[in-house]
Amino acid sequence: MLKLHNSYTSSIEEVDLNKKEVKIYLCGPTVQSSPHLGHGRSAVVFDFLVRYLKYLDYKVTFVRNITDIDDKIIEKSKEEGITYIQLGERVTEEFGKAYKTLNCIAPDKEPKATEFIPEIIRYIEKLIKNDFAYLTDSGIYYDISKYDDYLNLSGRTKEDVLSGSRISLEEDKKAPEDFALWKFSKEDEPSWESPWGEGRPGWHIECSSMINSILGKNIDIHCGGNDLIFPHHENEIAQSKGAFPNELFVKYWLHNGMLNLSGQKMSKSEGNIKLLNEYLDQFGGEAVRFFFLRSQYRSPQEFSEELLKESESTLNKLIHFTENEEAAPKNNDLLKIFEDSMNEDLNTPKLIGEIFKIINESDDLDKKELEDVKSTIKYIFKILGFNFLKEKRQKNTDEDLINFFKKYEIKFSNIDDSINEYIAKRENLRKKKEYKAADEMRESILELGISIEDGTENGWSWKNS
RNA sequence: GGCGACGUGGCGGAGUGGCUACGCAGCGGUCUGCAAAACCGUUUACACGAGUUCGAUUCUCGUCGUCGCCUCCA
Repeated sequence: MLKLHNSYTSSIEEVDLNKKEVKIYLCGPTVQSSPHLGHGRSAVVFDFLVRYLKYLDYKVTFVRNITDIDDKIIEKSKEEGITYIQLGERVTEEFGKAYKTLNCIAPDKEPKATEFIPEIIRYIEKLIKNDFAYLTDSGIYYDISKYDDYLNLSGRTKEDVLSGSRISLEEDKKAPEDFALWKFSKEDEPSWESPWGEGRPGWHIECSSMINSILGKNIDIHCGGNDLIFPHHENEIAQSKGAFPNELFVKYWLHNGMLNLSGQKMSKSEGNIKLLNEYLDQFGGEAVRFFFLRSQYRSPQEFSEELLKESESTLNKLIHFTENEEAAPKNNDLLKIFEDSMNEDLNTPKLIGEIFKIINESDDLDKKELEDVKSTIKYIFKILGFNFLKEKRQKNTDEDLINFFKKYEIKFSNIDDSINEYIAKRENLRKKKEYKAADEMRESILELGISIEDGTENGWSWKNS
């Protein structure tokens, strides 16, 4: 029985979902700057969830949005001297590349805020009609005083929120906790026609509106980073309850923990971000994905390059162990371990531990049993989105390679042939017991990031650093 | 200040009222011309104080500390 932590009740609940239709919405990025590792974590851990639900035979409809209009995007694009569209497209592309490299299942729909302006306007009209919103000189605002259950998700009171220091009183809102649904545009700002005047949507309205337009009034699971609980998700709830007072809106709220750097949250405002695509280039998607598997999704997770290297080593051990076996569900004990761990609010670190315990105990198994263990482990990781392929990362230009091999009188055509020829030359030296020259060749090719290993099957591999 | 989470070996990270994961690193070994890889073996822990209990790392209370949110955030 799958159990998940529901932020709304602050407890782990047995999920009760219709197998034929599970609607999941994940708050995706605001495309103002390049993805950092924290974005990667959110995408990957909820990809584990989607894949696991599919494994359990749930029919999942998965939506992940892109917020492509917002104050920060406007600000940032002005700084760079490009349009908000250009900035948004560039960053969206970077996110897309990262999702793909991390092997995250593509969402069934990936809506952008700017593609849903008419729907957003209709949603605001509904809120006005239901008397949850009001018009001022600067825009349309949500009237929090009309919604009694505000802040149930974060477990705060309005007084708590008001004591916060960053609250802005300068706008012409009725109450400081009211938030913008529609902002009238200033000069040189992107804007859309609306019944109330030219402007753009507020930050929270696009999620409520897109969920409603694509998935309907109610969804099963709403996910996002735990830094979105307040105000973003509180405001989404307020909007949805204002527009559809008799609907539940979201059955289970799931929030992932933040990624820390030296104990501090990684975020744009802290300026301690590590760019996702840099690490994906360096370590490959599988190692980064495995890094996220090592921590339970709700816990804060410590990041460092060392830990990423560690993940790579551990992953390689698994790849090596299951090498030459096809992924297949053959060992029921392992499948039970898998399901039991995942059912416990996606306890992926426990799963890894249990799998290694089995590996360590696999000495006494006979050949068939061992093969079954290997295929089942490979199968489990396949479900979790791992392909267990040895990744080859080439970071050298052809010119580097041509020049390098020229020194050894090898014509460079492709990397595999050239290295094989190189290794053959070196083997010759070793046969003649000219070890000094052979060792030099092994040393020398390290500059290409290639290490030669005697006595292993492939004989060579790419190194990271 | 308010609300919440947490404190486990060198690092990361599970879990449990008694049998004390797991990974990485370290150390010792096998193999090797050497090195690497691989494989085998192995050291180190439950923030502090009190209580409950036959027994507490696990439950309760207190202390200290860390982190997150408090209208930018995944």
